[in-house]
Amino acid sequence: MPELPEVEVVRRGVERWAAGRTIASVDVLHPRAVRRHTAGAQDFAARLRGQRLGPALRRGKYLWLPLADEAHAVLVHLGMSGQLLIQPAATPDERHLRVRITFDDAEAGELRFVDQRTFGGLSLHPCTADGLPEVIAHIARDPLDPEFDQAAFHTALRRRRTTIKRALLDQSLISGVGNIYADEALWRSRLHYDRPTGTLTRPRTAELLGHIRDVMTAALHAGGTSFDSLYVNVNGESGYFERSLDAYGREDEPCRRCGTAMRRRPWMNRSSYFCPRCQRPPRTATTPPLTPGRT
DNA sequence: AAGGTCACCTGAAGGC
DNA sequence: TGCCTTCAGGTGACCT
Repeated sequence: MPELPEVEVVRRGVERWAAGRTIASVDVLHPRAVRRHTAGAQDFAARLRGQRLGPALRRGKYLWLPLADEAHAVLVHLGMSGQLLIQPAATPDERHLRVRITFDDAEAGELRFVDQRTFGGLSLHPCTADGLPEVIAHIARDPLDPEFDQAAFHTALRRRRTTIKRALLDQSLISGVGNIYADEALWRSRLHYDRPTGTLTRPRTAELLGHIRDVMTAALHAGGTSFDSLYVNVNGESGYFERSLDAYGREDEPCRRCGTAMRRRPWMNRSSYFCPRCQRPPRTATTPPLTPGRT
């Protein structure tokens, strides 16, 4: 569920409340929550005990807590419904509590991973020389990263034979963008989701990236987008960017630019929201006919 | 071999 | 009331 802005809100909260603290115990209540830790739940818990956490880092939708004393990090992905909460030990367990991490300064609260759908999870991994967990080395930098390579992104788009929204959701091309902010950025750019990436000019790519950065920055300042209680910050509070969405979830509502009724289309087992007037479909949605006589 | 589909989960909401 | 279907913010294994 959470995309870059929501994960960044969580990263900041975890950094404030958990960085610098030493782990006293790890309790895995659901094995699926640590399935990416291939050595298993016992190993995960045992290796974290006694470790001090460093400042939280993030790339795209992944966040990780480096261990202060060795080149490993606790990698966190929230999936569709994951939450990291800082709770007083006395707080009753949440219904979908999956992992509990306590610290030696217990009075400052414990770190809880709560996840209804169990698409998210925690795992411990070695890091590369630049501090990135090795298992996410294939993820591209995200658009808020100062080292994001805009020229390489444009080249990759031109080379790809796919459509623009698919490309935006491909974390190996650009990370951190999900269904909501893809639709928002495409609406701002007046681009249809089925536009072939090969047709984008360098200025159009630059404009699109500018809108992605703008909408994500604005969402971050609003504390993220919360449709329900499934996305909250580490203190359990919702973000309020939903009221600022221009496209996502606005089927049949007037386009904020031209007043035309917004549309929703089934797309890759989910939905795409767009304005049929501002975001015209590409002229040929289908493949152009082959030249006759060729094999 | 790049591109596209589907499975992985739980729960809420709406139709009948 | 309750059963059934559909849908949900993500990822990656597995097809072609």
